[in-house]
Amino acid sequence: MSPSDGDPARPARGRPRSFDREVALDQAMRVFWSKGYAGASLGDLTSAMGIASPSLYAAFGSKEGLYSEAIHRYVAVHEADFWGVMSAATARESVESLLRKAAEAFSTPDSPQGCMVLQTAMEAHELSPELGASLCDLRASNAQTLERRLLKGIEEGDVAPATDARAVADFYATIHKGLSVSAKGGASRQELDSVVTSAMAAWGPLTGG
Amino acid sequence: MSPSDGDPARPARGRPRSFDREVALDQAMRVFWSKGYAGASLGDLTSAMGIASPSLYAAFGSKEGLYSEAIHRYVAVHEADFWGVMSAATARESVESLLRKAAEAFSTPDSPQGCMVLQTAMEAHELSPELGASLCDLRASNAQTLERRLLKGIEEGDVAPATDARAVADFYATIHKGLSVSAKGGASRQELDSVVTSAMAAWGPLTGG
DNA sequence: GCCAATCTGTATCGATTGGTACAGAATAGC
DNA sequence: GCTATTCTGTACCAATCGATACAGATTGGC
Repeated sequence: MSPSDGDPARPARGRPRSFDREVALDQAMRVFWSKGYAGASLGDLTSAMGIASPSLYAAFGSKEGLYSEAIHRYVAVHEADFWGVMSAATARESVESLLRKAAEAFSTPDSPQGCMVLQTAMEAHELSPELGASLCDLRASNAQTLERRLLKGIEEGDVAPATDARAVADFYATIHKGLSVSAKGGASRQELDSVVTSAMAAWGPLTGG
Repeated sequence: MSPSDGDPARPARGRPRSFDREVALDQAMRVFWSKGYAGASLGDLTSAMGIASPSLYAAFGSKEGLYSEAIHRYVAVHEADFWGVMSAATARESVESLLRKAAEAFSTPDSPQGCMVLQTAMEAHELSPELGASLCDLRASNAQTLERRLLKGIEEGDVAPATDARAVADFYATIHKGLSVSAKGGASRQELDSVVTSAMAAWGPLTGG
């Protein structure tokens, strides 16, 4: 592997890179986000990133390497919000805020619609087994985070002790996935928000209130 | 267009087709179902169908034509169940049965996982505008059917008159979408069924019971 | 038997795919 | 200035994509 493959460190000598690696990665992320891995051709990527293919390969190694970095950047950018929401006062507030944030983010016209991670479910068979498994874990992590927040709520007393945290987490994670699909299909923020409101109506019965 | 394009009618003369058009279409449906439109190459399709590409083009016109027929066959095969379920005694029974049937169908190892129609959301940009719009309508039709069933429930008295049928339908349609994504990710029937049970806990609050 | 019609299989088409060879340009160290 | 090193842009690679030309095979009608 060449010393520059994916290495963000500035080398001591040689012609400097003429583009901003993070900006280019952001552009690539948006292309993958809206078209998926297979749907995004190298031509789509290089034109969006403003560079030629040899520069892309020197900086990111391969199309799959670029995709992997784009996904991880997407997660890094959005997990800040995620953890902020999860530290709300009660589990119920955390879950509702998460879904409201998702409804807003999935439907904003400033970026592609839906969740970039959840949309990867269809293309696991086009990727290397390692990256496919990594994406599968990433998709499952939402439910795990929700479950941990619910268990914390039980500890802190704002959720009934008999609550099946796993089942409740799976339920709201399923809503999350459904919101992503609806958004990809063109649903408005109002429509998604209405679904969140409906989903929160289940909170009482589900947590034994 | 040649007289044989997509025409299932047996011509009066000429060498007869050496394969069963419906069987071949079923095989193609399974390939598209598991890999999506772009992910299914002609090689995948012809080898699964057991025919060479000229026979495919003579019988179905084009890859997109074959995909369109495969989707419509999928809908035709599954909508029988769908209508049966929708004619249950109460709206609640109809909705729950629909979701239970979906949970079972999405996770059965006998066929690809998840819903073939709902999985089309990511590939609208690879298809002709007409087929893309047709698939979008197909994806929206679940919510419309649920809404009609709820309105019938209000008429028949098993659903409270003040119920927001549109909102409740959108909620359960979102669960339906989420179940498809979870199944594609490998969720078991038990996991999906658990989510359905959780979702039905919202029925009372949502229908003002 | 013969012709018209239709399907099958091989072999291939041009376009596009992901990926790279190579020459020239730009930098740091000396 | 000179060399080593690294990036850029053109031009190109083999492989694969969806789709087809064509010759041979198989039928019904006459």
